Amino acid sequence: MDKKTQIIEIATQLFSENGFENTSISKVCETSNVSKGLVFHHFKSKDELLREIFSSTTEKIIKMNQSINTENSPLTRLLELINSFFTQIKEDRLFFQLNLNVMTQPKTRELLNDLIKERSAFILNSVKQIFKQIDAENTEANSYLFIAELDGIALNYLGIFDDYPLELIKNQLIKKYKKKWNLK
Amino acid sequence: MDKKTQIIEIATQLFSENGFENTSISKVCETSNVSKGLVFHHFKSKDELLREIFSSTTEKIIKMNQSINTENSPLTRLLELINSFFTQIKEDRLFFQLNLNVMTQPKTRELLNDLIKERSAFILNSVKQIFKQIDAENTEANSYLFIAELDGIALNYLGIFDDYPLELIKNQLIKKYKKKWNLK
DNA sequence: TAATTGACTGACTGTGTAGTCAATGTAAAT
DNA sequence: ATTTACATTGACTACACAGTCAGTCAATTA
Repeated sequence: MDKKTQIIEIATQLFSENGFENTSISKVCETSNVSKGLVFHHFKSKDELLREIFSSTTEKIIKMNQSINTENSPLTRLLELINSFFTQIKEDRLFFQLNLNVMTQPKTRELLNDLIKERSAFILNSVKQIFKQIDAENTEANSYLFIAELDGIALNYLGIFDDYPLELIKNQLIKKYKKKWNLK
Repeated sequence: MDKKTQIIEIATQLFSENGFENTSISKVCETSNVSKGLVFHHFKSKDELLREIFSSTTEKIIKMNQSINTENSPLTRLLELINSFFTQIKEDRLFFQLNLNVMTQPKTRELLNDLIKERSAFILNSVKQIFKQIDAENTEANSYLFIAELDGIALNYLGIFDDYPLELIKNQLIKKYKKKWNLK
């Protein structure tokens, strides 16, 4: 594997596990068997390395979203979205951890401001499109509430409760939305 | 004001504004006109100072919760809870910021693990009690979902969207729960 | 073959950090 | 008046950190 990629992968892992502020570049070098000089040859600062990592996680999210077939009914798409969210959160825990971490840390939040804005606008828009097709009423507020629900679940699962009944909650959430819109 | 209290107040403010990891004790001293030695006289480490601060914010949350009159109907209490949450989040932004910050930062999350567990158990229990009285069905899952909703709103408001339509969302949330349980 | 480029190294620098400690100030108790 | 107990200071230590830089090495180009 080429060393630049290696730096990115190890840094992603360490930033996720220990937090950005608590991971020194020296630690990244040590873990990935690379000299300090090389890191600063490829990335002009530690901050810049984080930006590259965060940038590529945004692409990952966008791709995840685009994999949802637009020919299905909006309710099906919503359920697919919920499903893929729960699958992701379980399988790629660290990925979500890093995202929560940098978005709630004032310094990194500031550093990544433009990227976060871009990403959140994209997500909001995707959800709005689905909601608009299901139920034109209160599209805006319902979209925000839906996003808050998922984000809150991620936050509670990863950071707050340590025996979070994820399956139970997933089923209840699905039930809720099915009930809400199947009746109409 | 006595200097110990002063240290706590300034530290709370700076930790909230800039994050725990990004606030040095020197900065706290400088801002509160106190010597470094005094901070370590009153608190045996920077971590211990954070624990005291976090501990007292938990008490604040518990008091906030206890102020809700248990003689009212469960639906009224739920609406009161929602209302006080939205009032708090607007008026005491920094308080929520700090909480999000330390709970999503692996190092501080670890440090405060016992306190976080205690606090989250308390909150879950309070919500469960209300939900049990309104609707015995799926009490557990619905309580978790409700908490996720509020936490997600806080996260989105404070960390993700920077023009979050808080009022709109509050109204929609209230409408949703009223509709759900007034019909029965 | 000689020159150029870019990946790569690791010792080094300067700064900021948490935490210590011996000394001093202060006010109440004996 | 003397002791006791604690609040307070700021210079100090030891260390970890991000970032630099002079120089090595290997591959490509002229």
